Amino acid sequence: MRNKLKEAYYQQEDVVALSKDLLGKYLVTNLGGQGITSGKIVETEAYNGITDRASHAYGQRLTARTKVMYQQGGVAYVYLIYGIYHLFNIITGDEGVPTAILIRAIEPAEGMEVMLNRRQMPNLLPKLTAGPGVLSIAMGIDKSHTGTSLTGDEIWVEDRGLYIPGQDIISSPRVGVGYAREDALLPWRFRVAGSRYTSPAK
DNA sequence: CAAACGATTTTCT
DNA sequence: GAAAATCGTTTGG
Repeated sequence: MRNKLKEAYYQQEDVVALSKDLLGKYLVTNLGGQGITSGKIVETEAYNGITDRASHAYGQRLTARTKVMYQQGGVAYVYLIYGIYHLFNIITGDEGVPTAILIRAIEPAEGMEVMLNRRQMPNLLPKLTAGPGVLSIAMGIDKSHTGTSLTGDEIWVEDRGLYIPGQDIISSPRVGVGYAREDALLPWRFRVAGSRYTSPAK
């Protein structure tokens, strides 16, 4: 029995708290008739819309690309970066509040062969789903899924009763603290301690 | 209408 | 550890 997260879950206001709560949940896709693929979320990053300089919606910016971020929580936002990789985000908050959570890494759970096939890798290695760009490939997600509801039957998140205690959650600032500005000090990147599927701890 | 850039990953040195 | 790959979106003229 699937315990799919409901719309109300995504509409909480505190995107930072939500980012931490998503750790240990399972991201599931059922796309392209290739069967179910899923993985445990082990790394997330919060994007707090209008106050976050790194966010696409900083300063209430509204463009054709970012307008989906202003929808009410519970839809997918998939963005093509560097012309190569698709980044999967979860839109949160109420309508008009452009907060989002970037899923940075998962641990493969179901549909291993399908994911290996999508990534064209012969064996399971941590890098199969370690990183926002590659996990999208493994899960079969691309930018055509922007705006897809996370309460539908294509992409969703499950609660399997796994709880990650706060002491096992590592919050870190964004990369490049040395030459980044004050905005980079925001500790809004979260990962599960000890997982081999996240970026190595520093 | 044209130019620059980016929430990354891979590959080569 | 550093640099290239690559194209849609955004910004400027």
